[in-house]
Amino acid sequence: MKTDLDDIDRRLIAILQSDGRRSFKEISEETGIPASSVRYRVQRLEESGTLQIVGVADPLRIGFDRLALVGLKCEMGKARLVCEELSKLPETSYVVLTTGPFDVMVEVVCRDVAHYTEFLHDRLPKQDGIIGAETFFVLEAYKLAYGWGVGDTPPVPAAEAEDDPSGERDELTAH
Amino acid sequence: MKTDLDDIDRRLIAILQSDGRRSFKEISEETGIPASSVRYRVQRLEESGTLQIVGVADPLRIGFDRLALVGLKCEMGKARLVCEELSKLPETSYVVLTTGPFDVMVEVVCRDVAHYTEFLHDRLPKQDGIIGAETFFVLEAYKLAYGWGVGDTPPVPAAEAEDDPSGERDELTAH
DNA sequence: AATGAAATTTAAACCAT
DNA sequence: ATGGTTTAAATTTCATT
Repeated sequence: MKTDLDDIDRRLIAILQSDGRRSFKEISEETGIPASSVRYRVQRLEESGTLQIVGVADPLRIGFDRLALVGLKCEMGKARLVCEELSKLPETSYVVLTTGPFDVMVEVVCRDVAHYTEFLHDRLPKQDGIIGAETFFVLEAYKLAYGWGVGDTPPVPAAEAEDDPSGERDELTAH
Repeated sequence: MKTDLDDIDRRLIAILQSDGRRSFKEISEETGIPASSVRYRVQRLEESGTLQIVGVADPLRIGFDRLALVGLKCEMGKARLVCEELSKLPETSYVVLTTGPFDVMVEVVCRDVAHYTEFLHDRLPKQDGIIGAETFFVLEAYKLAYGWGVGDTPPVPAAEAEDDPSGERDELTAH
């Protein structure tokens, strides 16, 4: 079930990437696909895990001021275990297994530096398999894209999809 | 307009983080807030840029097999420029200014290795201010969270919010 | 700014192809 | 898997506090 999407699926995903609440009827009119088929396909995409429609909150505006990327070096053969376990923690928002100097890269979202300190010095050391950690604090976030584009369709950075009449923008949405 | 959210806003965000299409009426019943008020507040959260409701597609299932994290070292004083420019590229999905050995960390989403090679060797060298790049290919993604939790509410990892009756999961959703 | 009630639109369930 | 139809439900608009 890896990549058996057709062009219709891709169009639906592209539309929903820019506005997750657009009505199926509007999508139907936009694409020429019957509304019932739109719903059927979106439902399938969601059930298969291909697409999720979610609210994304700007961490800087909701009291989570400290983002950090952490590069981890792991004991041989333990990196996957580390990924699995760290994924379970509420502080992690991104956990990937990588090539290169680090075996695992993690994004950690914390309320403040004390929260991060606790994570780094209390929680991480309890995890079996981690040899070392290097912290990259995020000073400013320039782009956080929640969609990755579909096939030939260029990604629609959600933050930029609708214009901002107020002109107010913070570190996350424009620089 | 940084963080003037009240508890109601936080509850609304928490609910929408797990299901961006939940009806305002359901949310109303769940929270006891009138449906029209739910709508009013969600609208405000969206307009202020605090919340976005978007479809998020699993890159591994839509033909973007190559994710990479790239650490960049920049010339003194050029890191912000680099961030701004790289944010404009369709291949980048994450661009942040960091402390530590790298000045900038970027997530790049590509169709294949050739696409990434083109990015690294054709596109990046054209960008003023970059001294060096180190690539961390993402072998497996264990957690991609699209919400960051709100205040005391623990984040609701969207991928885990609804159970998966099929039991089928790939590298992105469970390990 | 927040709510309630009305009119309108949309979604869900169903069925046929 | 698609497309159409009906019924139930949700959204939007607007008036009110």
